[in-house]
Amino acid sequence: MTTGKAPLLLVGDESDDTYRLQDQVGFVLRKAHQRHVAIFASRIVDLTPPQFAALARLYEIGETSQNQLGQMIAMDAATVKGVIDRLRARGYVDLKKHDADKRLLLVSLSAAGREAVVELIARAKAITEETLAPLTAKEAAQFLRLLVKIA
Amino acid sequence: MTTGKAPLLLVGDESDDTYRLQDQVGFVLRKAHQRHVAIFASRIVDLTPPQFAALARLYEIGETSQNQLGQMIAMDAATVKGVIDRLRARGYVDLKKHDADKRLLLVSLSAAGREAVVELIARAKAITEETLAPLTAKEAAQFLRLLVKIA
DNA sequence: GCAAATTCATTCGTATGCAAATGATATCAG
DNA sequence: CTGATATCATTTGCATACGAATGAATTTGC
Repeated sequence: MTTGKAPLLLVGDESDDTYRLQDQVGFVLRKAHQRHVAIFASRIVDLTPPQFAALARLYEIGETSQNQLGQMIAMDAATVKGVIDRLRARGYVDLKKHDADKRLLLVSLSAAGREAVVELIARAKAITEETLAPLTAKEAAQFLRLLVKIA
Repeated sequence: MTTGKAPLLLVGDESDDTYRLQDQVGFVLRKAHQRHVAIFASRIVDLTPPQFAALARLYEIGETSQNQLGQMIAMDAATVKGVIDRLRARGYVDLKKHDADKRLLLVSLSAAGREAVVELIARAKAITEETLAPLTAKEAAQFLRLLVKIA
């Protein structure tokens, strides 16, 4: 018995007056996320996960507006702006105004951006693997299924 | 069939050249964390999850040094300092220097802090429940078990 | 066709989160 | 006892992340 924890708490058990931070989803979710980011940083040094997410999504779908890209990668308008600004400063994305709708700022991968993505995707797969390494293949599939439900 | 997705990818399948951002653990982990934070914010308006984590941990263990508290709630020294500063500004924690070891900054709950924690724990339980609401009780237990392994 | 509502991008303020550097203190090796 | 190491707290710089406010442009309702 490596995990000699206290009796399992049923999810709906409100009457229990115990509350252990380490057992709460939110706390563990935050730690898991931190671990993943650390793994990411060790394998992709020059980009952050949100920056890579933007590149990967642009690679999948081509050109979009800044806001729409944000929705697709779960970033609000303020956040996506900063991410795109930094990617632009590195020459990974091109920006231009939409002809018809002058509110829209269209974002697309530059040649350098496309090149970078192709090279990075291999590493991204390794990052996914290392993050899931504590689980068996079966557990990983199960985990991902439930995680998607939670997200 | 509501989820008519592409064929499942085995975890170790490196040869496949598909890469869908939405299927990667890191991306979904980030979204799940975001959803949790949003639920937290809707139920506890005046504190952030890290701030509550600090209070809850202090409630469990009593007085500790700032750095040690940080380790217990997975925050580095720089981060925990900001969190404790803000809790102190609200009068939720007391700080004092250690007598013997003058490097240590001891942190403990104030009376107001203890009072707040007791009241907040009930809401924190509701937050955990709402976060796990998309899962059945069985799934939630399974999910938590795997999440702990990942974290 | 025009006022009202909506959408898009931007900016500001606040709060994590981490790396790296720094100064003060404590411990360790010889 | 003392020089080398280690630990603790702090500070700075950078990158998410979100709420709220703003101005420009578009769409809707009537």
